Amino acid sequence: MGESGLSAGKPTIDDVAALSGVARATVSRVLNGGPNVREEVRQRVLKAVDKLQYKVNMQARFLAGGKTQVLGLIYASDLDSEPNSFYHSGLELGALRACALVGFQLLMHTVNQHSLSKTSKILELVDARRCDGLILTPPFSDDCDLLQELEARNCPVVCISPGLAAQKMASGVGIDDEVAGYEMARYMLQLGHKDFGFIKGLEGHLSAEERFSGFLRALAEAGIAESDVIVARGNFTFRSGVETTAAMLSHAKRPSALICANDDMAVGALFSAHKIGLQIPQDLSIVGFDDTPVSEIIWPPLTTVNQPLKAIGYRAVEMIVERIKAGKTASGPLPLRFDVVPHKVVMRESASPPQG
Amino acid sequence: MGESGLSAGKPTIDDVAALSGVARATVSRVLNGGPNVREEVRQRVLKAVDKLQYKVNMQARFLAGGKTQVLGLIYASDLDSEPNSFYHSGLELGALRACALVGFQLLMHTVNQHSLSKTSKILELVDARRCDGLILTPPFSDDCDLLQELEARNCPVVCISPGLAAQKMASGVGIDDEVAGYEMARYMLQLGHKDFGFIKGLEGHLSAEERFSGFLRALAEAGIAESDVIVARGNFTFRSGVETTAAMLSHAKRPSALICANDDMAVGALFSAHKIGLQIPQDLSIVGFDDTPVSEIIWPPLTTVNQPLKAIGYRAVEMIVERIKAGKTASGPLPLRFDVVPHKVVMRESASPPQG
DNA sequence: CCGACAATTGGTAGCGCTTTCAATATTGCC
DNA sequence: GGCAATATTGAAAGCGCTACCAATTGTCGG
Repeated sequence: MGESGLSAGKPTIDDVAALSGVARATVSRVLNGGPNVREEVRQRVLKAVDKLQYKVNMQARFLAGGKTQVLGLIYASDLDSEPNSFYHSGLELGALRACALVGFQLLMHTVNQHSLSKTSKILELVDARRCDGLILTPPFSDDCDLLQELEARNCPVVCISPGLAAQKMASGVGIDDEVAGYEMARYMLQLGHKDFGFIKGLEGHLSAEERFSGFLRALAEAGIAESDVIVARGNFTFRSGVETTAAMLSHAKRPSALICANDDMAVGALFSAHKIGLQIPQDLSIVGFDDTPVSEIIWPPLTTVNQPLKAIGYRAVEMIVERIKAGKTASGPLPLRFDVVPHKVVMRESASPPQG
Repeated sequence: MGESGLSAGKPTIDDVAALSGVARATVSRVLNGGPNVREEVRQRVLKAVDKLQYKVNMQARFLAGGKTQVLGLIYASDLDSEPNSFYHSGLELGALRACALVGFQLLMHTVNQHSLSKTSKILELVDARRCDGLILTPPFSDDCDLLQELEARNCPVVCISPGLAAQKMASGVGIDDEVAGYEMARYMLQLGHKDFGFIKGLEGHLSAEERFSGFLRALAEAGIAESDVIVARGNFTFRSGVETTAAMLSHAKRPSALICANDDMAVGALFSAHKIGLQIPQDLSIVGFDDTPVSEIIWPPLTTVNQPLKAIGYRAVEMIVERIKAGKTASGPLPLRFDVVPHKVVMRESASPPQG
């Protein structure tokens, strides 16, 4: 009953060629916008494509072409570490948006960062030709061994918020955490604070360390030594914020400003402070980093620094596609670069001048 | 300098065949765990694979085999609707975990649910042979037109929380929202509440509607008519929660219990109530749905119902892989099914007996 | 020791598309 | 009008792997 006696199943390029009376190669040309095709022929082919409802089989196209048009986005999954779902979602959304624009697909992949086979799990993706490039999020964006292996395979990579060492091995995108820490400290200093508390995050988490050193730099400029600030270490969770803050506030010398390495801990701090009857921000200013959704929902709304996650994810895709294309034209490898996207201190109500 | 004079570039199956002195087909057999290979030969091939660091090119394997071992996870992205990042992250994490186990990859894809081409955008994924099956999240899991197209293409699909109509067209996973609403209402009733307020979500959002009807059913059983409850409609956001609540509380007859269709709005309600000096839960009990991270961080911690997102995502992958395999063995299509995973009312501190 | 039958292994035709490379058709210019 | 240069089109060689089928080898029972 069909229009023509073509083979069953999905139409292939040959079906289109047959129907439009040209060679397979010609169909391929019009499909790929190649030059040198008479307009009349192009139309004929297009009509056949339309009539047959033909769709190229990417699987085949890429086998022939040696590419996949797929980008891998790698992120860590330990325990059920929900804490970062906000972070990853943001990056992913941005990446997805950019992908849609440039015609790539996004393959998600979680890897247990403590697994011994973490590196091979990731390499497998590129060795098996499942993707053309990788976007690495922390902590993988700092894994120099991994980066080296990827480099050896000539696989385009873009790191999200890589550390200094990693920045020398691959391109990256992120905010300038040191400056963010610096600015936040400046803001608090300017409010009049002199007694600081700082809750650090997990050891080895580079962004957080950077924020801390930026913070220290601002303090140093204001003549405050590191030894004058009460620092504690949490693990980025709400609970750890609650606990470290409770301990810190029972201290003889209570700070007037408490800076937390991320919002979840800041919210925990808020919770702890409320519990012992402190008024925020009158009795204690508390600020965080990240601008998670909670931070503006909590009472009082949290002063924090916003990191444009979607923009970062978006930019990462742009950068990697650029590298992939460059690799194709073989016009020499693109120089490494690190794009810093602007962060923003968002002032809400959890910080005010001391004893305000 | 290499071990043997093999071709440059990535080793192919032929290189392995050559090195181990067997035919390509035999290598393929050992690679795929095929039967009928002498142990001695198998070892020889394996050794060659190892020596060459050979990795199968999935691209090629799947072209030949007609599959991709890739699952597409579709979700909506309107505006910058962050609200659901928690929801999607949970599903994704669960799906990813299951994928790792069954050897599939997860391709993420966002589609603007209001776009005219939304259906074709999704179909393109399967038409272009980029994935073997699709996991649809709301609202796509309710799009019967889409489901029909997919059905026509014989593409395995699993819907997350589909509505009744969709359940008749494809398999699905989710909690029983109606029962969840019913249970929550029962709980509040049992606490002694008689005056209810309900903030609904966006029109047409099935899960939310179901929750509402379950709620109504419990009330009816207790002799309370729908007309006795003050209902308002929000759009699932924090902001809409604060606004609708503000309006509702200025009402002459103020409810003693306020049920919100999701946590974000409940948190907004909490915010609004606090603002006008109400004590929660003494003056007003407020509950939500979803058990988002915020709900246990807020003060007072929110009573809500937990939906095991990761388990749902995980199950969705299991189901779809099952269908894909069934399709392969062509032992007749698998019967449709809807798996309900258990939800849980989590009682925290935002609800108590009235005037408690 | 021989034919029947099962266990192995090799040969090879695709999967559906891109990409030279050669063949043919046009066009421009003296 | 004739020849080189240019625009079009077709033929065929893969991309790397799977799967079907034929060929080869080995194993038994009589």
